[in-house]
Amino acid sequence: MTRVGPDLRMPPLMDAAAPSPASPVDALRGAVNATVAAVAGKERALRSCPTLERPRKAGFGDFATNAAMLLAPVVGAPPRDVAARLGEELTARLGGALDRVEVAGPGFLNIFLADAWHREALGAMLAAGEAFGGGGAAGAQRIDVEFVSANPTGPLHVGHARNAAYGDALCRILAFHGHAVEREFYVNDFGSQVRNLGVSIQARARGQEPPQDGYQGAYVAELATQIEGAADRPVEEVARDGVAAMLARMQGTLEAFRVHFDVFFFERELHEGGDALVRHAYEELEGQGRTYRSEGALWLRTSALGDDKDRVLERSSGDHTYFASDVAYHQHKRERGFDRLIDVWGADHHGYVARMKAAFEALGGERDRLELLIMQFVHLVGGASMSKRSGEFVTMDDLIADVGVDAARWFLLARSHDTTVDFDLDLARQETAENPVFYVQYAHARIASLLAKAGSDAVSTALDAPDRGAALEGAERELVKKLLAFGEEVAEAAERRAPHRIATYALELAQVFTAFYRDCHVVGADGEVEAQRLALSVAAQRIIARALDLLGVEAPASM
RNA sequence: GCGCCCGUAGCUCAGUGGAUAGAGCGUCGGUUUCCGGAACCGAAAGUCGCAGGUUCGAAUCCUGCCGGGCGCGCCA
Repeated sequence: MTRVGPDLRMPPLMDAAAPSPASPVDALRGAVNATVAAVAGKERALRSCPTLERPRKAGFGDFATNAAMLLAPVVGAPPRDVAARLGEELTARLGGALDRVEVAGPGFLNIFLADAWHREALGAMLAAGEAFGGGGAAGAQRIDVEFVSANPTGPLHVGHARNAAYGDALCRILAFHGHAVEREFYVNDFGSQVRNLGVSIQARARGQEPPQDGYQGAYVAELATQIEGAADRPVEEVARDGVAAMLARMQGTLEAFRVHFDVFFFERELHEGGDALVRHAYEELEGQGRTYRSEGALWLRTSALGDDKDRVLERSSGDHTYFASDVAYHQHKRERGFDRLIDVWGADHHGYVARMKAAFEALGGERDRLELLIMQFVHLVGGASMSKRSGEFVTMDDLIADVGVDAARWFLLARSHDTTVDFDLDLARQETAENPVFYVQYAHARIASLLAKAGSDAVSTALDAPDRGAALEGAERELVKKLLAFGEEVAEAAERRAPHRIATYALELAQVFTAFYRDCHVVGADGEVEAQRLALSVAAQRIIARALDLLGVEAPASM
């Protein structure tokens, strides 16, 4: 195992000793829960678990709760009557923060908050500073995220790019949420494919064609010229140098893509010292009574743990299967003391999920502590000008050169990992508002420009006292609410392993900011109003920047 | 045959129990003495694959079908 960079756990972004104050939304939720408890009794309140929603339609209030509909059968009263009682109680609790409540539809209680609440919320967001929206994890965990793990026998292609973007963004989000994350790359530098690479390089070095089942790509010929004595040295050495060269090349590509791994784990290490780590895993499995011998091979009884059939670990020839390496590798990860292991795999590996989960359990692991996330495929469309040699994948380097890192990451991250991506290269190349990533970045740059125009004195004065008591326009209230939602979006994205939610949120936030920018003139507005709007702009800029950072996309001050 | 993923507007996709289902692209029509027009506004556009079920309430949960993608080695 090779550590790259400082041998340290990534520190949580937030100071765990200084819990961030409850967000304004949490406070509101607390008030609603207390209201429910007052009306229906504590026990019933706990069981009902009412929602605090953000209604789609402005007419349905800033927030809404379904508490009355949940309580109605318990209390034995019509939902709308219950809602009315809840409304009275909530009105008393919220005081000046509340504008009004309305009972609507089948029994929703719609909550309309006063300007004062929005202004206080803005102040709370600014006070939280860079930490706003983060640190929400219920319990900080040590999480290992293994991703990319491409075979070092060929260049990275667009599928790896998606895996890299996803794994890295997930790590950024988990870390911001409050976990300690380790980024890990598993290097398959052992076995027949590596030897095959050596054979292929050697053939090229000797001016011959690689064998039919060898590696045919142009990169093999390049390696043949780079590796000294490739024609004559033992094929194992050539293979080893070939792997090292490929790995270096991959790392260069990944770093350019803003993906940095903390750990590279080499499969070869599992087999050092007479397969010590593999044997160690076998002992664990035997100790748990999970293995048996049949037809001269060593089998793992995965079928007892949800797999279709049992799997071979050690072939009758005495060789270990690839699966055996995976099992030993995961045992090693277990012993490194993580609370949770996440593997990000390509869709072509989904057939291995059941056996890996079974093996993990057979090793004595808790089934839920290993997560196997499957990335669906990437389909490039509109790439007419994207040169590619026939018969070869479009490489990750090609993609980056074509559309740039920001657009590539955005387009690969904007979709849920379990749906295929149709990557629109023509759209990704555009530098206009039709391109979502450009649109979000443009909003950020526009704020930077606006703040520069106002001047740093005016901005810092505004931040000293963001709540000026000035009345708010509708667009300002909408912007405050959208900004407030950031913490919940981060939590959802982290807990559901769904970075695409951050992309969706960032685009929506940019749209809401743009509406504010259109409706509310900032610079030169009447004194107190200008200060309040500057403060709001700063909050918007910070959160757009943070959202983009979680995706690994830059937030330029000008463009 | 079995397993996993997907099926929502013309296209690409958000939306894992709430109200009249949303966004981007595309199409059509508008906007410039104004903080970034590299922009902005508006309109048309849907049988949420189909059929049952659970629920006060279903795109969402359950069952069965249909369609598409992928996978089912003592390969790695």
